[in-house]
Amino acid sequence: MKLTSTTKKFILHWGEMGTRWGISRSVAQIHALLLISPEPIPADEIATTLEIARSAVSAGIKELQSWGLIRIVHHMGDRRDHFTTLDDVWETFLLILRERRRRELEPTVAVLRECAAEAASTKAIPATTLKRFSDLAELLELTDRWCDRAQSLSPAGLKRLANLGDKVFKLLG
Amino acid sequence: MKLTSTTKKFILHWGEMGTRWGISRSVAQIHALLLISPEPIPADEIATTLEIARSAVSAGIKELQSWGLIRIVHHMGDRRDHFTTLDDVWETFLLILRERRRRELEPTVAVLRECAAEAASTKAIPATTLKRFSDLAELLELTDRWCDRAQSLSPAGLKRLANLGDKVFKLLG
DNA sequence: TTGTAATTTCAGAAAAAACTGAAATTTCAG
DNA sequence: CTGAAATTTCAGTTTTTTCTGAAATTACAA
Repeated sequence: MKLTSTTKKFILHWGEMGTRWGISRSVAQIHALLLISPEPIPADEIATTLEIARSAVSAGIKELQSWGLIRIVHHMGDRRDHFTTLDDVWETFLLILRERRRRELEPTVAVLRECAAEAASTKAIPATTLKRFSDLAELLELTDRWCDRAQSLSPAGLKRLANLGDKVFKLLG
Repeated sequence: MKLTSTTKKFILHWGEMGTRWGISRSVAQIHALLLISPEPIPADEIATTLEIARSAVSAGIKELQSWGLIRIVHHMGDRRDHFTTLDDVWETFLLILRERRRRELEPTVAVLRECAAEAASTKAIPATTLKRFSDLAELLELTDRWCDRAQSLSPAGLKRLANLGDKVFKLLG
C-alpha cells in the first residue's frame, strides 16, 4: 500500500502511542495500517509497506488477533489471508476494554484481595497497609464493574453513553 | 523496609502491571513500595529494599514526580528526602487520568484532526480512510471530554460517581 | 568557608524486547 | 499424492530500554 505523508504520520503516531500503553511499536503500526487501509491487505503487503520482516508481521498479527482486533478475509483466486480491522471503532474500544479487564484488572483485583486478606491475618503488616490494599481493591473493582457493564452495550449504545457525558456528571449536582 | 511475602507479591504484581501499561517495571515497583509503606521512606531505603541501584531510584522518583504521584516529606534531624504517595487512591486515579489525557489523548486527537483535514483535501486518500480518521477523532475526543469532566470532581466525588455505575447505565434504558 | 551527606548525572554495561532470515510446516490447487 | 505458495517457527542478531557505579553537583551543618 502506498503511504502518503498523512497516512505515514498517523501510523507513526499510533505506533508511538502503542509503546506508551504497553503495545510494541510495530504491532501498533500494523494495527494503524489496517485501520486506514480501504480494503483488507495480505501480510506480505503489510511487511513491504511498513518495511519490516514478513515474520514480524506474522507475530504482530497473532498478537492483534489475541486482542480480537483484526479479522481474516479471503479473496477468490488468492490463497493469502487478507487482514482488516472491525469497521466500528466503538466495537474496537469495547474489545480493548474487555481484554484489559480480563488480563490486567481482574488479576490485579484478585491479588489485592489476597493481599488484604493476608494483611488482615498477620500482625507483621500494619493497618495502614491493609487499608491501602482495601482501598486499591475497591477502586479497581469499581472500575472493573464499569468495564463489565460497558460490555453489555452495543457499540452504538456505548457511543450514545459517551455522548451523554454532561448528563452523567450532573447526576452529582 | 522489611518485605513480607504478601507485600512482595503486591510489589511484583504492580511492577508487572506497570510494564503492561507502558511504565517500566522498577518505576512501578517503587510506586508500589511507597503505596504500602506505613510512612515516607528515603531513596536509599527504596534502593536496598528493592535491590536496585541508588541512581535507578533517583530516576524512578523523577519519573513518578512527573506524574505527580509522589510527595517529598522531611523529618527533623534527617537531611534526606523521604517519599510518600498521596493518601487517597482516588486522587491518584485522577492524576493518572490527567497526565494520560495531556500526554497521549490530546496529542492523538490533534494528529487525527490534522489527518482528517489533510485527507479531506486530497484525492490521494480514499473517503473510507477519511471516515476512519474522523471516527477515531470523535471517539478519542469524547473520551477526552469524560476525562476532562472527571478532573473537576473531588476524589470523593469521583468515588461517588464510580459507585453510581448502575444508575448511569440505566440512563440508556 | 569547609567538609560531608545527599542527590543527580552520565557513560558504559546488562538485560529485555523486538526483529531478521532461513528452515520447517501447513495449505491447497492440480 | 505432488509441488508450489503461504505461513509459522526459531535461533541468532540488532535495537531499545533499563540499570549500574563512579564522578560531579548540590545542599547544608558546623
